[in-house]
Amino acid sequence: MVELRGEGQTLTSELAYVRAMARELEAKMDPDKVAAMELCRALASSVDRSIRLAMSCFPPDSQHAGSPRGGDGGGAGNAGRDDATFKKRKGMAKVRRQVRVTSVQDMARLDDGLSWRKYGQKDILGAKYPRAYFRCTHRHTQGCNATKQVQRTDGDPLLFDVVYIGEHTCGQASAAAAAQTAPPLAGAESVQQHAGQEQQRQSSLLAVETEEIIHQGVEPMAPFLFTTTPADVVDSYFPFISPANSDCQFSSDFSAGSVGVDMDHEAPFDDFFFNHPEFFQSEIQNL
DNA sequence: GAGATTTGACCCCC
DNA sequence: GGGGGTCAAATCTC
Repeated sequence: MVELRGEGQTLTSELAYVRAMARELEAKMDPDKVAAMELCRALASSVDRSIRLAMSCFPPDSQHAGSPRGGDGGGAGNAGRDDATFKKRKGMAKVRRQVRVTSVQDMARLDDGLSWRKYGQKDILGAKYPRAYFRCTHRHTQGCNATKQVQRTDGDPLLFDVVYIGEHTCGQASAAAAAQTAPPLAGAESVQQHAGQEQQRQSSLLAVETEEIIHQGVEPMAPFLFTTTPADVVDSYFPFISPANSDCQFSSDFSAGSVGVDMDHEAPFDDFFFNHPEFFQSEIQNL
């Protein structure tokens, strides 16, 4: 049963991704090609229905079927360690987001306005990219046990898995709730609307296009869709990786038409993202 | 000097 | 025994 539930969540995640891509494709489509646009819309709504079906078949009643600690937990016999640490893994609410990052300000969305402290990074078997582990900065001062894991997906270098485990019990709790229920966008319409406001977005660095499905206690995914960022903006945010002085190159040839990261220079990009969460924190605060 | 990050090591579960 | 999650000392940054 656990396996089925896990498959359901994977299926839901995949479908959500497909839906996001369909909407993005629609947004990029030539408006004159009515038939193609209709097809994209039909595809998106069909996937929508599929997601609902998947979720009804695999109700999200389990906290975290995908948890590697899905067994009977641990803790007993964990001499010299915090027993609670292992026991808590078992029943913690787990929320997964998948975040597509295609521009600098997009990466700000990877953060959630909360204070996280990185406490570890591991290479995951079979994964191209390491997984970074963060916990609430107030873990010790306020006993907040919220943690999150961030890992770049194998298939799409611009897509990040962000898994939240546990809830904030610190003063950030309300902020966390707000962040995790960030206003979802409707999809293609909103994509197009935002596309038309490109200039305004470039000046404000605020606008992002998001679509999000958040379920407490399950692992839905929520692709964030973004658009391009001008080179000068990239420069201002990443002077050390932008083409101007650099060893990291941004390009605009990503399939979604967004700013991508040259695969040859992903390491600095990764390093920055994983090693400077505080950067995104400040970006969020500036919004 | 305080706080954050890095990274090797440890521990539990499968 | 291996993989994943966490700890904690060393190191870094401001």
